[in-house]
Amino acid sequence: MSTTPHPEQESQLIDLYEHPGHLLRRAQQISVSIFHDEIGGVVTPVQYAILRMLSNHPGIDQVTLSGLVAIDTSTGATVCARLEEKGLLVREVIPHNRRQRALRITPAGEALLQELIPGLQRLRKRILAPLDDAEKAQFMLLLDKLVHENNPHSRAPLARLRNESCDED
Amino acid sequence: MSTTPHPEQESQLIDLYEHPGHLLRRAQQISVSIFHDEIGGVVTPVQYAILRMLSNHPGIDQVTLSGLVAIDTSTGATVCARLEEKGLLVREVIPHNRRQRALRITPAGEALLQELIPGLQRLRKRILAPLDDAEKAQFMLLLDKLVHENNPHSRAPLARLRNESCDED
DNA sequence: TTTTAATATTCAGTGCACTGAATGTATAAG
DNA sequence: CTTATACATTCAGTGCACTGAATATTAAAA
Repeated sequence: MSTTPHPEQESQLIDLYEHPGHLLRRAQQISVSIFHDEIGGVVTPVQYAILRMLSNHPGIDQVTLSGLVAIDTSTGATVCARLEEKGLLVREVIPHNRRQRALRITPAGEALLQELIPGLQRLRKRILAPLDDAEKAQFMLLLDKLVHENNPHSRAPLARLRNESCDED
Repeated sequence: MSTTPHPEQESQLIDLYEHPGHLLRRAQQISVSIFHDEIGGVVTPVQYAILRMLSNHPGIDQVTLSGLVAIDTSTGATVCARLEEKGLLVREVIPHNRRQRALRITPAGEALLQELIPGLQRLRKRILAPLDDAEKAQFMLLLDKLVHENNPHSRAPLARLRNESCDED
């Protein structure tokens, strides 16, 4: 800030702290920190997302589930494997299609989802705490717009099911 | 959406897609994807941040640099080691203080920073492309506020230098 | 039917991010 | 001077996320 070795190029350069990518990385970092603070070491954010989505779509395969949560299929497989080790879901081979595995959440998994509800509400509150009500709504709207319209640019885009509602697009 | 196994608890539950944490994870994911698309495989987003910050603060140690970029000191060490392998920075032991290492960007590192300027401008444009000018400004303002005020809650908070300007707070 | 293409999954390898612990060094307190 | 404390760095280990490739199975084309 005091020393500017390249004045003419410096004008084209955006300050690191004002890069959207840098701020998004830090926001996610903070979000994960608060998650672990509120939820504890039971499950991680992505593990929760997988479990939560599986609860609403019992019996689906790993690729479809990864698409619904918007993570890589390779990542999805490892996450599901860990959840299976913890006894929170089961992976059973489909008889008439041995390529894919049908996933099902266990009673322990369902019970965990119920337990986590208060922590998740605190999590949401704490993340958005710096903003007032109008700003919260505005921020979520813009963030959702950003993510939704940039979805195709992601390596692991969100892939909704055919029957799910999708107002615009 | 169609099947609601727990109607009374369901009302307390926020949809996964409306969780700020989930959207922030996806936004960061998209941001990284576009980064690799525009910058190529030369450096990663965090490696760029380290290199860029080091360029403005030559001779600082790893802990201070990690604080400026807001990453864990352990992570910072591994990132710097990789940048040293690529010849983009050097780590020299300080004679009068053998605890810490003074980091310096190499000419190759400086040259790389210059090369990346156009790609980073395209990156910023593409991330914010879904928003109009007013929304871009609003979003960056809210995101910055969110990150700044939640900074203490991060495991790896931003640690600015003493002489750096800091309007509020 | 045989070949081809598409798909689901898994594996090997890299990088970021964190936790917790260990090592060595410097400063402060006794 | 010796002990204690604080600090910088490194290492071992876990998890997410990705790339690229391999394997196996299904479906489609020849």
